[in-house]
Amino acid sequence: MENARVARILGEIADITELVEGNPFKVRAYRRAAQVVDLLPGPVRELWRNRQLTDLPGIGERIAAHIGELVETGTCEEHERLMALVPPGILELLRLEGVGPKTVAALWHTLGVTSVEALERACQDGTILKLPRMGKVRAESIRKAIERYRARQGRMQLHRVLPYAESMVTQLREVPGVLRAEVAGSVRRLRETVGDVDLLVASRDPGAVMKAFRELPEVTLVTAEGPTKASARLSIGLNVDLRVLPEESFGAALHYFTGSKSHNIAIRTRAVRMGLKLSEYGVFDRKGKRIGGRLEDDVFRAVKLPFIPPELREDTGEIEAAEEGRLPRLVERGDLRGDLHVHTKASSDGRSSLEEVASMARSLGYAYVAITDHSRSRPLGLDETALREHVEKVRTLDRKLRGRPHLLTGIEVDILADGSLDLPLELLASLDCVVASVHSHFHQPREVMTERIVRAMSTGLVDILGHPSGRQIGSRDPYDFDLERVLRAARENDVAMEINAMPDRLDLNDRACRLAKQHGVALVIDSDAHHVAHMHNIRYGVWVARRGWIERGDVLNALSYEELRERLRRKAHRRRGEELEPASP
DNA sequence: GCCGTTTTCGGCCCGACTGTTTTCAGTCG
Repeated sequence: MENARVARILGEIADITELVEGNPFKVRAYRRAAQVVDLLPGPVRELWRNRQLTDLPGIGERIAAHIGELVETGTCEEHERLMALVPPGILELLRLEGVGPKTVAALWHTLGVTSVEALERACQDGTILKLPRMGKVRAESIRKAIERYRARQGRMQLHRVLPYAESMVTQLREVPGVLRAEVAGSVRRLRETVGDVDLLVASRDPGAVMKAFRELPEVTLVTAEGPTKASARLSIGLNVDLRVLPEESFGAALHYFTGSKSHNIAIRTRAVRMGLKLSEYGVFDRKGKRIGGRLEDDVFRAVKLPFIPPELREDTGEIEAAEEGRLPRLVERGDLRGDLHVHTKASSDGRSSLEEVASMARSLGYAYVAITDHSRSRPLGLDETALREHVEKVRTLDRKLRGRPHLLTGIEVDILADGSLDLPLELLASLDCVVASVHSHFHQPREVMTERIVRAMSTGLVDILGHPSGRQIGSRDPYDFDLERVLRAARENDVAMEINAMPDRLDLNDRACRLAKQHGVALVIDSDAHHVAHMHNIRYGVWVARRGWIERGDVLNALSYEELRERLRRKAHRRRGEELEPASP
């Protein structure tokens, strides 16, 4: 969470510098640094203490010193100095659509308007019209921007937005003259939340596309429209931006509008260094002659890089990796051979039967599925006796199924407040797969929570740490713990980190996945299904993994059944402290 | 403020749309 705070403060330095008309390149430098910090996979504090901050692109001596100050003291002199220059609350004005630094500066200096409320009054009583280049139309659009600003709840989760985006693209593909239509932007990059939808169309008849766009059922209000570009408000409350281009530009445009912005800047800068010019219309040589742009790959070829998957385009090392031929081969849904965290009716909140789970696993093409119901501390969770009976049922059905699919016995055992596990260790040792999770006492101090999790893993009985951060998107923050310490313990104890694919969890998140991989910790992509329908959610977990640079070889449930059994068998032997015979050839 | 395949100084990605103007500043992505 500290990274987010540091990023916010660097962003505020940029905002204020811009407001007081400082060097625009300095503004950009702080913006870029803020983004770099925000996207770091690990704690910025660590990099500071190891004197590695200036290794990051966009962070030099000055900004590194500011970050160090923030990390060590919680504040930063440069930030405080700048904050004293502007009235409190004025930065909020910059969050309004259509209101930028010039307008805010004019509002402040000419009218003394320094808050959203004051701006709203100025719009209503007309005093805002005294500003240069300010007419009734702009005043009204600002008033509406204030309304939207108050109404919007920020970004929206990808899985809620994607169906709308795909529906619009499908309809636009039917418009006469349309050759290609794709979703771009953060939706294509599969970010966990998105702030708007970007649509891209190649067409011989842009006018027909614009007309069709206005009439889409998902569109409620067109807010801007030109011959090739339009913006609108969607019924779900997000904005959608549309661009129409000729077919020979579609690849270059798809790259450009997929972003991220910082990735684009890095690629364009690279193109400039190679004597090329890159825009959404194509790749051009020194004489302005087009040398590519029909295909997205034209862009990468022009700057002498292999194709970089959209999920990686955040300018967090993907360009360097591409250059050195070490881009990951990202895990795909089809790589998964099973699900290791599924609930049934046997405990508390599960709603599907064992047979239904097995049947769904088979239809998803899985070789195996682990039955992991809740332990006794959850309401209606399994106690020792109930678990033994349940395990017998699982084994009986497993024999009957003859590997279609294989059923693994398991449990999602609570990690109690003191770090002990919620069932006797010898019983846990008899199971195929133990998921351990924190479900209570979320507000323990950082050190207590960290030790609690580490202690649970140190039993040697835990195969998977379930939803490791405990966050629920939009409702519960992650609990405070030292992820790096937990990852080190996970590596020592051979515990896999879960990527919980429930759309409200997505836990671990993409950055933490990448950090886990760097620590040599395995990941497992689980549905945590409480109903068989939830087992389809696994794709959301795959998206997170891909954004976290995860490859098939990093994922426990990409192993075949035989490989998984071997892996769990080795661990089971270590649990009992036995020497393991070398596997027979 | 950052950075270096021509550079330790002098550059810094590129273009569309809007509302205001009579040629463009501001904002956005």
